[in-house]
Amino acid sequence: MKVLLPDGSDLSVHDGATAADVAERIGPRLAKAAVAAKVGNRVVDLSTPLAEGDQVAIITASTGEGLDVIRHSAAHVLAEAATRLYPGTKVAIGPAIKDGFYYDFEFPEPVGEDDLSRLSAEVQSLLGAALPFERREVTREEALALFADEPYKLELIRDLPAGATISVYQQGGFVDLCRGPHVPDTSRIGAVGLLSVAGAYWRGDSRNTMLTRIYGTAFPTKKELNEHLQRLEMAKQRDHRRLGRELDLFSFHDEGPGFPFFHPKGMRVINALLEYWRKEHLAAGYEEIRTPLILERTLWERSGHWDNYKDNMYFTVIDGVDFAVKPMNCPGGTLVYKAGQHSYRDFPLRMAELGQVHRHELSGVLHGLFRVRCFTQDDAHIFCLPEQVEDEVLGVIDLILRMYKTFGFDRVHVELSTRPSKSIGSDEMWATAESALAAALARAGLPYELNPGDGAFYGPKIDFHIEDVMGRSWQCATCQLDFAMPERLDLDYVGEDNQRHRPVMLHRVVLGSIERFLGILLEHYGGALPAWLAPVQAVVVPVADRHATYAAEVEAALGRAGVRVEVDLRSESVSKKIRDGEVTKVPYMLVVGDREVEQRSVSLRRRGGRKTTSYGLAEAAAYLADECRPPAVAPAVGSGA
RNA sequence: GCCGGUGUAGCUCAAUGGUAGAGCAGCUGAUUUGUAAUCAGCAGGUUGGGGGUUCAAGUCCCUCCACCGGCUCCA
Repeated sequence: MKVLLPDGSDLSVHDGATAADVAERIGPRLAKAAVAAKVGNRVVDLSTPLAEGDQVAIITASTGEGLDVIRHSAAHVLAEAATRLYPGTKVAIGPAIKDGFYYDFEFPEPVGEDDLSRLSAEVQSLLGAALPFERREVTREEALALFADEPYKLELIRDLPAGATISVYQQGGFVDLCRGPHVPDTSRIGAVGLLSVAGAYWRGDSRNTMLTRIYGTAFPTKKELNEHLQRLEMAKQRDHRRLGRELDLFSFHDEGPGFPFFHPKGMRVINALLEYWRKEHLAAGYEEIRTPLILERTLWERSGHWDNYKDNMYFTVIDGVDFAVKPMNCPGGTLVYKAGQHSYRDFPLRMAELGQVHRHELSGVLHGLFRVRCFTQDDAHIFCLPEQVEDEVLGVIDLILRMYKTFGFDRVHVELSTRPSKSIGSDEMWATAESALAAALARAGLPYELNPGDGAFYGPKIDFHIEDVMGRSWQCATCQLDFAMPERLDLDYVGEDNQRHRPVMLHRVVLGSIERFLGILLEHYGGALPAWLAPVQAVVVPVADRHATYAAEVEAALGRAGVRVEVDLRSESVSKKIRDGEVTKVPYMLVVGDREVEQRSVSLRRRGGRKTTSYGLAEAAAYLADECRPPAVAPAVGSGA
């Protein structure tokens, strides 16, 4: 019979040949590297018998699909090791995930990090044993009998749709309910490393049993595994919590869990960031407002937050009246809107607010600046006519992409979420709103993923995810249409027809949370912020005490030019001062000694650089002022504010 | 919130149930240095808080707090 290969050619093989036979026919090297095969669109075991005309592709461990297969197989081996070492262990699920795999267990005794080395040794010995993975298809009754002692597996089997093929895989003495595919035998998994132990609810539901999850990863070779472990170590070095302490940017204290404290240097970064933010927003036609942190409870009842969000809110009583600390800025923003009358001629009205919000997050989810209980949203509310929505959304998209580009976030993943089953507003409203968002995305030429039914109950939204240098994805910007708030808080404007109408409200953030965005930037740049954001942009290093006067002159000249500059007057060696400057990621260092004093120059060194350049003092000030200049903003829009 | 782990000097870490230490940072002094750590001295602690066991607790037990890794990528 003949099968088709990915390059379009066909290959004659004997009847009943398997995918493994095909790999063997193509070449012994491929046969050795093969871990699974793809027949048509299905990823299957190498032992799968083929049929005439099948499209066959061999999957090796070095591809994404191949990695998934070896990791999934590694998860089974981990489960076997766990059940051998801890008799009575119940197994739950063990999928391959991005960068590795996990397996969830219910152990008869507590298992912690200390047990990883024992488990790892057991896994190694199972890998060495080259145990074959054998697939078997069973009936539902057989499956139920086979896993009679495994309550989690029984639950999974019961949830399988009627008529589904139920397959089990066995390697060594371990049988697991599994769709597959798997590698031919355990020796083909390559190198396995166990990473951590964590708690995880069965099926992710906090009402269910807490299981013990063991995370691990697998790679085709030991070398690749080690490289991955090294990357993890590098990521740890880039941890923003560590950088925040080392660079003296912010701190956390027992007295305020989840509430970050920003130090002078941290505020320099934030202020530089906000200065840029304000210029972009001014150019894009926004006005800035500020609303109070604490507002009466009745407002939150009217806005709907009381019903939908009160578990996450903080409350207080003033003069016997109930107040709430704002978890969102919109109700306050609408009060500003209502402070005056509005004509359709005023629209679009773009009101931005760097609003500090407080949200009571569960103690266990707090994580540095990434998940806090108090943060600053770079919020804005745009009030406009229905027919202006598309243009406004397009403007927001432009602003978002433009600002992301400034930080090197060129890869942006966009999602459009549409009407959920539980929602308010008329069908026409939703249809108009969704098509306006889609049309804006089309006009922006942005590819996007559709999330049907994932919108907010009051309107559809567009979410923007950015990818940092380490390939991690962060949701920052969001742009949502809101029909609820204008209605609930009774907003209106006078139209061309001299009648009162409801404005459309657009709610958006670009950076999301300033605190979280700072954390992302720190990890993205590994602490080496671009000069315009650096808390200290230049350090003047006098070679000896006799150069201190000239150093002060250099400092003054740079300071006048707008550079954040310091002088290192300590009685330390030049090498030491340079080292400290490097460790604290200062972009520029200027060494001044006898030569420079005489020539009225500086010896300029860039962060991380080996070379130095000599500049005249005035020249250096002009050069550094230019290097430290905030990014250029878009030309101002004509209309709007 | 829940599971597992960790809390010792500002930071990174030592210390069989038996006198709490080191390096870095800090301070003082010496040194005056030419591009990633000059030397010496000094100071620094109710071992996260509270309770208990013990002749004796950083160490063992209980409890509270904080932090770290996680908590549907579904056989």
